[in-house]
Amino acid sequence: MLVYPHSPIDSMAQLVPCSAAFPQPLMQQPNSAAIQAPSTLADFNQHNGGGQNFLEVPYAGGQTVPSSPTFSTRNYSPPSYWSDYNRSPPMVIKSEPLGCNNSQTDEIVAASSLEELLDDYTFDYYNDIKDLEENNNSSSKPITIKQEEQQQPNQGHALLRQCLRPAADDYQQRCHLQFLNQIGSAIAALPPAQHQHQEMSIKTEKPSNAAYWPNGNPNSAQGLASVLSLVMEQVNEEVRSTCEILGVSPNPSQWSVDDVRAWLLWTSRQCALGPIPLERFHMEGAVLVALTEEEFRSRAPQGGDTLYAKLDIWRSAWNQRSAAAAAASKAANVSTPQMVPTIQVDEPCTDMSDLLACWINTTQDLQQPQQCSSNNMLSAGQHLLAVPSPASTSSQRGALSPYSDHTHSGSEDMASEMEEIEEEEEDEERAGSSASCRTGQTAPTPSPNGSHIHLWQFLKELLSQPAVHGSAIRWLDRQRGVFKIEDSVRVAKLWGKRKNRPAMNYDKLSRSIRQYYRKGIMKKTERSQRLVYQFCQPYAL
DNA sequence: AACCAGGAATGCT
DNA sequence: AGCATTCCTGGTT
Repeated sequence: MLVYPHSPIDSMAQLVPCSAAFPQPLMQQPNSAAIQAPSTLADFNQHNGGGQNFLEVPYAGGQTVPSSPTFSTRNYSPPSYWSDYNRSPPMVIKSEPLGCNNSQTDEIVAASSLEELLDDYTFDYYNDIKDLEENNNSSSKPITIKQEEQQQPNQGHALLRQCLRPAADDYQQRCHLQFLNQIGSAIAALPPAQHQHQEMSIKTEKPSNAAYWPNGNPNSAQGLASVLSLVMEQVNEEVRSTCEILGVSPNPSQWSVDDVRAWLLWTSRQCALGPIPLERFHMEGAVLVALTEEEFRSRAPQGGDTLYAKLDIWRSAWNQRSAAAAAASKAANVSTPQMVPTIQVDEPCTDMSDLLACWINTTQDLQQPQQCSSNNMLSAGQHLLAVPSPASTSSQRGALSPYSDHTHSGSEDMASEMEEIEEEEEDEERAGSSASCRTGQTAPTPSPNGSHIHLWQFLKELLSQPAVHGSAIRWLDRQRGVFKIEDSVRVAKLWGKRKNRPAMNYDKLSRSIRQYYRKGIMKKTERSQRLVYQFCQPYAL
């Protein structure tokens, strides 16, 4: 576990035994030793097997990669990187080195390259390690890495834990000590892959401030659910962002040979797996997903199991998306004309919320653990998928989180999402006018699916997707919770769409925001600026 | 004109 | 009851 000096996490580490907070595998990469970073891209390629099978990205202007003595092997989350309001969302679409033809080399949408992204991560790794080392030397802050390395209470789900880590960190800060134990216990309670039918138990502690919890008391399963759904959201966000970076489909089965290669490279780099014998993975995605874990290991003795686990997460995420899309489609078919469900494509994907529901079921009813006691979370989710029940699924989803109270089409490629957003907006406009005609003087009845989310949660949801909504709303000072609505009309439209309120406008939306002043959810900014608002601290995190 | 601020009534869950 | 919506008046940029 990397404990950051001078951070809230550090102070918590002094209070909570790290093994209780997070099991070791969550924080530690399989190959945890810091390795020498290549100073140039050519070095990197050579370092990883001579270049022909590895990434060859022409660095802008022939520059070399900024030199860093070391970079840690810790997985870095692209979403957290993107959420920095100062940076343009990196959107690298299949540039030439990933196996495309020359005509595609100009398909870089934003001013960033895959290699630049990797280097930014590398730079951050370097700073992390440097800080760590400095504080180790000064011994002013206790670093608990050694202790953690010795304690490995649960080796299963290492990859999933890595994925959960960024969100967990967020909640460490948000909820201080208490939730750390909750998530840590929940993850610790995951049964190892080898142990089937092991019951999970999630220990909870009463939080110090219920206002942190969007869905009520975190001591309840529902409160935990709302938080865990965010964690799952993080997993999906990682998939989504990787799709954008690599320009691959979220469905691994659709990957081409080049897609497979790009994903392997990316994943091996992210997880610091070392050289991957790509020639042994010269196959399409459909073949790749059919490989067993043993085959992965045999083809890539170093990191094959990690790759398999990572791919398993992708596969499960995609299965969840498909199930969500099917459920949404089915719901649309049975709905009345007056109650047209809103199928949203521009909202965060909560595809793995069924996995979460599995956790929640466990906490709510330990008398029926069999539904969730399969050998691991992923298979648990697949188990749920095998029995698709739109009613139960939607009810579970609705209870999980305000972020997951909507349906999701989920069956589209990431590359076409933006187009669909625009199309949906047009549809929304048409639907709005027709709804007005339908309902006459009566205000439209909000869809139950979209009526539970709070405005402040919705705004944070938009803020968490700068790549999609950055032109409409963005952070000005994320730490202090200051954000600006750049396009008031669009934000109001999105809010109206979510709440199925076609008549929503910014005037009404801003009135709702102003209600938050009295409730302590938001506050007026120090310097009054138009369209600039600020979350109060607990809500800003 | 667009936005800000807040009171009041109303509807929904 | 709590929250959001709707409508309103008046002020500010």
